[in-house]
Amino acid sequence: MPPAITRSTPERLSRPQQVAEAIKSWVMANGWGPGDRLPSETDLIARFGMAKGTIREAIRILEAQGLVKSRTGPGGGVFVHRVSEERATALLGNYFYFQHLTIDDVYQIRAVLEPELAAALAGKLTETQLRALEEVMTGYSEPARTPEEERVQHLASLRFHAMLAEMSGNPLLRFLIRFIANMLADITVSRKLYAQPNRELWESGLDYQSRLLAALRAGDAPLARQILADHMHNAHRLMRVQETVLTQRFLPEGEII
Amino acid sequence: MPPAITRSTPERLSRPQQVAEAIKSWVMANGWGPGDRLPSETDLIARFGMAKGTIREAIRILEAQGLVKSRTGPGGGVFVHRVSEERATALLGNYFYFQHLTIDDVYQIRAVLEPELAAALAGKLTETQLRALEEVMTGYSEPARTPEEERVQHLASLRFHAMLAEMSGNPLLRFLIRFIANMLADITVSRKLYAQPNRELWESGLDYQSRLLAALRAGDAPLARQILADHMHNAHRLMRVQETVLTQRFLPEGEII
DNA sequence: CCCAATTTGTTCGTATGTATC
DNA sequence: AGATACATACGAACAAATTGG
Repeated sequence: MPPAITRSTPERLSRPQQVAEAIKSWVMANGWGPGDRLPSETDLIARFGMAKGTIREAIRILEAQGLVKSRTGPGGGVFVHRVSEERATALLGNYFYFQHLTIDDVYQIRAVLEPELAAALAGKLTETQLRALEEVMTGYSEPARTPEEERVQHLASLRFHAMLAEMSGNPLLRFLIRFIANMLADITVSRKLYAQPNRELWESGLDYQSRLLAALRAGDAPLARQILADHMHNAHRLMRVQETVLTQRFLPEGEII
Repeated sequence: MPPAITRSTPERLSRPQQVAEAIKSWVMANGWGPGDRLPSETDLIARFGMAKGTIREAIRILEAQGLVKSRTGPGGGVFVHRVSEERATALLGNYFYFQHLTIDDVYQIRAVLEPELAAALAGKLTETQLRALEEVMTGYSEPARTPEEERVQHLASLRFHAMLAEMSGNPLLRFLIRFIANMLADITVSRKLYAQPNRELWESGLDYQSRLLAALRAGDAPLARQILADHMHNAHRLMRVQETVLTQRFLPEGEII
């Protein structure tokens, strides 16, 4: 049975919002998880005693939060869904769309998270994983000659960081690093940062990555940390001269590094 | 004019989702910001050539993401809204509800972010801000005698960290620290962590906070960083013995430290 | 390939609630 | 108090998608 809903202006939520919250806590109370099916629309209409439109709006609210997915047809219905990283990234991105973030702000965080990640991974990666990282590196074995090549290389380097994060056993660290990498990638797309090829950035980038891989393979955590700390310092310095304020956009979800 | 919508199975989004995305990019394209009013429901129905229900579901999607708010009555309508920290916290919390986070995971992040924050704030706080922090400290000038007192003190200490974050000029750092503090606060509420009063935690907590305030006042960034690093190490150790896996719940939005 | 059943998706007309003037 | 301009909610009908026979 769904939690009762006080119909007489309980706080200030619209009915669909109340229904959405009620369903949410109902799901939690019953211990339902990803893949489990919610009662059908018709059922919900009956249980909550509300019109179809109201119930549908409630479902849409949950869907927008990434908590459920619905399918039509027999065997269809509304299903509890694990919030995807893409959805979480998009939703959090909406928040920062309205915040005034600077390059300094972002790099202040990167400068502590990335070295921490590197240190945590040292000696923990399989040979397969290390190979995969080397693979990405080959994407910029040549210095960029055009702004477009530069942009592509920068995105590849961000993908390198995202892959590294993917290998972390810490879901929080993983999400944060990937989220930040996505924000930065988004900027290069929308603002054409790096208008001119920057040979210095390329050289330092390639160099640090090979040294990092060596340190990771050797299991030298302090060295891995130091390498990434230096690199972040360098990348920060090089980015700062080009732009100080990040312009953001709404992320339509889906495009993720 | 709103962006045209391809009606014949464009990707796989339901129509309300398409409309929501269309409105979103329409708002961006027009440079609308918080407070600006979207066209009325009737207008949107006409512009998009869709039924009321569809439009309403689209609005609900945007509302769930925290991007718009709607008011009834004359002068009412749907307004662009800056995504609130509460909303962003709740939405991101939904993501981690499905992730398996351990105390170690959370403290790995805290251990680098909190010291960074402290270092950044050293010498930057006004006397008023320092006083406000001292105010919160008085909430635990006495060691807790009951589990309930212990819980309250722990929440007060988390609020101390949240306040500190609030004073940071870095919106990203601010959000992350407050988000994590909220997750931890949520745990003490839902799982009654700290069942037994822990005198050691209290003593070390009170001690580090007064030393931290002194360092902040003196503008000694390295010292502030070190103090918080030590404290995080200590807090981590003390928490680890009590619980290893965090159980989470959906955050109904609103209750934030 | 088509048909039937099931479930969500969409439409429209109408009525109600709410805040402003 | 009443008129107005909005969003909000209801209900019934119809459309589309998916699955299985």
